[in-house]
Amino acid sequence: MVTRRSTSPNGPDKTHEPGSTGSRGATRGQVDNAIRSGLLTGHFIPGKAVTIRGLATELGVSPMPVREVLQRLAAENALEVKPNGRVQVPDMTQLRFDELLKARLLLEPELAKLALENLTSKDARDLTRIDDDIDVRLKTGDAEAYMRLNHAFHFYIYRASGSEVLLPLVDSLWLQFAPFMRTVYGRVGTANLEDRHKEAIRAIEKQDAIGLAAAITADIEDGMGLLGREILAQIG
Amino acid sequence: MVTRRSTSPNGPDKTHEPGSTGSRGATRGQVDNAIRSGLLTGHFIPGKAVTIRGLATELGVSPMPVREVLQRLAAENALEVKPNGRVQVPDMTQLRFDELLKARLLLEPELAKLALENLTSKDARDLTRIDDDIDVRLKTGDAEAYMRLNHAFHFYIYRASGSEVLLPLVDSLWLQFAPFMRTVYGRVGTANLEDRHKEAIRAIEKQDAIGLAAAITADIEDGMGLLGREILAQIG
DNA sequence: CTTTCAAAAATGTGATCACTTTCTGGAAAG
DNA sequence: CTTTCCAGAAAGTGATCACATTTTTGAAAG
Repeated sequence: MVTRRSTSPNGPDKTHEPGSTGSRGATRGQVDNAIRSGLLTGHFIPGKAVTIRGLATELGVSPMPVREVLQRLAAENALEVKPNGRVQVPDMTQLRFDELLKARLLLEPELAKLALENLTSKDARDLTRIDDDIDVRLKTGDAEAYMRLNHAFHFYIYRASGSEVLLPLVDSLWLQFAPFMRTVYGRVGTANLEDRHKEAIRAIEKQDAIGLAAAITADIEDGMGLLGREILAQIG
Repeated sequence: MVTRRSTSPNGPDKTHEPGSTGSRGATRGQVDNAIRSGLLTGHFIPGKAVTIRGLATELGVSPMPVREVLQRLAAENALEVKPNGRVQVPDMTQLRFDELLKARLLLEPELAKLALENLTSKDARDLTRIDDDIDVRLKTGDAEAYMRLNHAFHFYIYRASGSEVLLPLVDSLWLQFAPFMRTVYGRVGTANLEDRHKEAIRAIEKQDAIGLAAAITADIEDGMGLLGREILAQIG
């Protein structure tokens, strides 16, 4: 009455690895982080198919946790389940882009204002450190590192809000436009990117809610503006 | 609540039921609809545990599609996966409630404005029919039917927007507050509920974007106001 | 009657299987 | 050279299994 385990040359490791990593759903959490960060840093290209077995092999786990994570990400509209069951990174369209911009502009400044009272001068210093790193990566043209750090910068602020509703919504929005962002940077580079991070940091130091919201708004408009100018070329 | 296959004493039916219902993922879709509408009509009580095997048995399917749907709904924050892996309907808190109200006020009027240009006088008639039905249910105190119809009314409008980004976000918000809504109606009844549906219909007939947004805003504030007054009693 | 604690039941998780559908590649026909 | 079509490969889906953990139960002890 013994099921054969770990007989195949490669494939998932032994059993549940009882106390290896830790608590319940550890494998799923690991898979979730891997795919999420892959989306946010542009490892997945819009239109590219994402297969359960492929990812499972790549991550060294069984198809099960991958299936569940893919369903989760599809529920957040970070992935798209096509009628034939195939999963892929959604293609960007003008409609989707316009809506993503609108939703970001509605939610993110509000989230930043909620976060402001929880942000201290220490946080401003942390953010400055991240922003300095961003400037370096922009100059060296490291698009992947830039995307990761830009995400870290924004969500350092948003997370401080302690939000349980708005934050997940914004999370979903970033997962949706990030893959497209990456294709644009691959085309036009990162050299002439400008952000309003320093204005945001200054507003945090002064506890200036209006100023912070304005900085975030401008940052979104600038950043998405670059994407917007390229979207027609990409599609048309 | 849900159709039971009732072929064998227990356990799901044999194989995939090849051409029975139709296309790919049919069972998952059925489970998804069942649980979603259950949440929206208040069949699930906040704090109540939701078990995979329990739902699977109740719906007459194997645990697999239920697992995936529960993960989806957890990703939309309609359900909560606790550290021990158990899944439950999240409890309402003051923080969550305030954020849900804020998010609804930010997104839904905007969504209604997007939809306006696609709404015709025929749609106004359809909405009137739904609203008349709502009035009846409010008088008879049928909370479940009210919730279903109120959802139908709002999303009849929102769906007309053709939105692919804002609409799913609002979907998630409704899934989050609906279960709590139900518990409040069970406590205070539905008799003294007032909505701004007729104002919204009038604005649609006149193609008045400002008026429609104002009606939706007022409708949300009125409806959530009733919930808000009860939330402290429920929690404190 | 309350508390303690061990046995039993229930639950989530990861893996694997069987089956159907879908996609891919290449040979054959035009 | 292009198109058609079929066989093999690949992929998603639902079901089932084995296992660790958690929860519940129920009896014994205080």
